[in-house]
Amino acid sequence: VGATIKDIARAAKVSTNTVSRALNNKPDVSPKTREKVLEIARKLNYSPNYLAKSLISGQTRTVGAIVTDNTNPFYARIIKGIEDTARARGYVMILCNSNENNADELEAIQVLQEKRVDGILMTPVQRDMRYLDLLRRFDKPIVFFNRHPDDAAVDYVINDNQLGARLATERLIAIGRRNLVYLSGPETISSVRERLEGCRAAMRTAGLSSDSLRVEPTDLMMEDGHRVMRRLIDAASPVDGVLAYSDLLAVGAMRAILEAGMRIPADVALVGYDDIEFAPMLEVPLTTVRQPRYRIGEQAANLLIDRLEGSRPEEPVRIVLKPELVLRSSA
Amino acid sequence: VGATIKDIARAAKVSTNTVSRALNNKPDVSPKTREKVLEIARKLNYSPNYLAKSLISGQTRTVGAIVTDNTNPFYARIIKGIEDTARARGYVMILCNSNENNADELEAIQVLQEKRVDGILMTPVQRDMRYLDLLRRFDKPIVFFNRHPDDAAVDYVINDNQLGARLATERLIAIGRRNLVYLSGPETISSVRERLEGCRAAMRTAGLSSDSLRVEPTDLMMEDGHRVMRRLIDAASPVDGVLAYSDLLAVGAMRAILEAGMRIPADVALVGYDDIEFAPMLEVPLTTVRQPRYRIGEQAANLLIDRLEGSRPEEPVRIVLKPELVLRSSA
DNA sequence: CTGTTAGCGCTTTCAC
DNA sequence: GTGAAAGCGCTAACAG
Repeated sequence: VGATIKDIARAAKVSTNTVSRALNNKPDVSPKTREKVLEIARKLNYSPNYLAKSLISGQTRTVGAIVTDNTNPFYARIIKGIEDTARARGYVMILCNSNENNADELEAIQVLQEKRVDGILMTPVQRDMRYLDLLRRFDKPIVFFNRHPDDAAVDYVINDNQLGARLATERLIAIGRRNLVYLSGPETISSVRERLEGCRAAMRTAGLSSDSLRVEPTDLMMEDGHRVMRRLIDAASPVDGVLAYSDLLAVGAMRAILEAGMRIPADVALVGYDDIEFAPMLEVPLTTVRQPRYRIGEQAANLLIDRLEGSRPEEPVRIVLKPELVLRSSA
Repeated sequence: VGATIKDIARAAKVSTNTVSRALNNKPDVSPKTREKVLEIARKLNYSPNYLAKSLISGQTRTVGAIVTDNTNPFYARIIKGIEDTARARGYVMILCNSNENNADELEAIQVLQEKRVDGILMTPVQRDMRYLDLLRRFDKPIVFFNRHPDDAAVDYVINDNQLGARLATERLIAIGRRNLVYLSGPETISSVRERLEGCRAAMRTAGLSSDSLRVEPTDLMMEDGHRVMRRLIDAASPVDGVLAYSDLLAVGAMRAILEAGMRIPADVALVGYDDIEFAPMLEVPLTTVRQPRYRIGEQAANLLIDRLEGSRPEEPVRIVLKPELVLRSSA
């Protein structure tokens, strides 16, 4: 266990240098010596010490991924996309959760930096914007996904949130709903804002006044959706259509609606966003906007690694994937 | 960006060695110099190069986690448990999926080994047993979770599969079901076998012959559950109670049953295993055996790190957590 | 208290 | 083709 090139060199009666070159398929090694070295390496069960290599090359072939919650099926699928493609390209992924919380996010960035990852893939929390400072000090490539700082010139891959929200809203309008609620997240989050815009755009082109839309900011857990929806019902607010920022929020809302004895979609229609695996299996199969989740992870990872390997132009790359409305029972 | 102790040494007019000791809070440094070094380090935005440290210490403060599928809510929660506790203890987690597939698993072990992780946490695929060879060659601590090699003297944390399956089966029997099906996974998997035993035990104590139990081995994806259940229905097999190896399988089975126009639990009662987040939200809220998923991850990580830090006895540690039957509508 | 020397495992000049 | 020497950033002896 733990043979080094030194051991091989000794056994083969050559210099460590020659061993190194033989092992790395460099030229300037005679076939015979190469053969011998390889042979001995195998016999000694040699495995190169990548720490040493990394110390020299400055590359770890490791990427960091920061998501808000790996437990959210939406992120789980993206993570899978990242992991698959990273590994296929010879990289490994360190996974961190930010828990929708600035402090944890900052710490994660710090830790990844210390671990000398070659680059970072992340969905920023965006409750406050301090992460931008930390990131500025991080001199390696970063690719954002889902959410992105809107001023900076950065790489990111998102889905077309405006389009997605527009499709969803149009559906609600098409089935005759006029008292709409957008179950929104914190408006510091780019995707939250973008979806709101899409929603408003749809209302405008339908000739509906902005009074017909009620924006209910909340947090992003299932419970938050439940709580807010319940409050709306308790207050007897006139609501016949709900657009939730995410499927998770939608599931929470669905529970609240059903618990109150109302019917979906008869009394209130509900559309989610993301199309998580369980959307079709819910008590009321959920109409929702499908994001290509795996592909988001895949493309983000490919973009980052392309950058690392220099096969991308200088300018920031922005990939915007097309979402798609999936009709089921809830709207 | 990228200041080294050499830079600090130069600026502070001391040796690198002194800098090192000042930075690491070693004794034998005068308060004044320590002060000065720290000051300069801060000014230079110094961040230690852990690659270099690791090269010397042989420790990376990195653990590897191998799961079959991070997308499965069951594993997602375990991963979260691992990540939280690892990070709290100053470790970082590299995540790999084995995709229920021997080759990917072997590759993952290999890669983690090359990356010099300090230890590995894993759910073995257990389709074939080659992983044991690779693991034998891995001279660092390993903690298994969920599934475990049953011969070897290894650390693991699981839930009491026999007990869980017994509780589930007893429930089915208690509500009068006599034609039971165990929607099983490959029997090379330890937990699959253990649950089968629990199931059989329950039948024995109820005085039911083994003819009353039909074991349907399948694979572990939702689709597999769907397919097998459908086949049973199409063949008009007399089935009035189903115990699924996992909630995922149960969801697939539920779809098949409902699609066939049968009622749950009236026509066939269904109980799952795991209690994933969505179990209560399904079309028919799922009765299932709850595993303490987060705690499995947490305990596994703690056990591994304890080992790494030498605070565990030599003998293998086996942690068996208690499952619990959660009654909902499906059985 | 502080500096010098050596070395972790590997690669990279640069002679020979 | 091959080897000797130097160095990646850091720590661990040991002298002084």
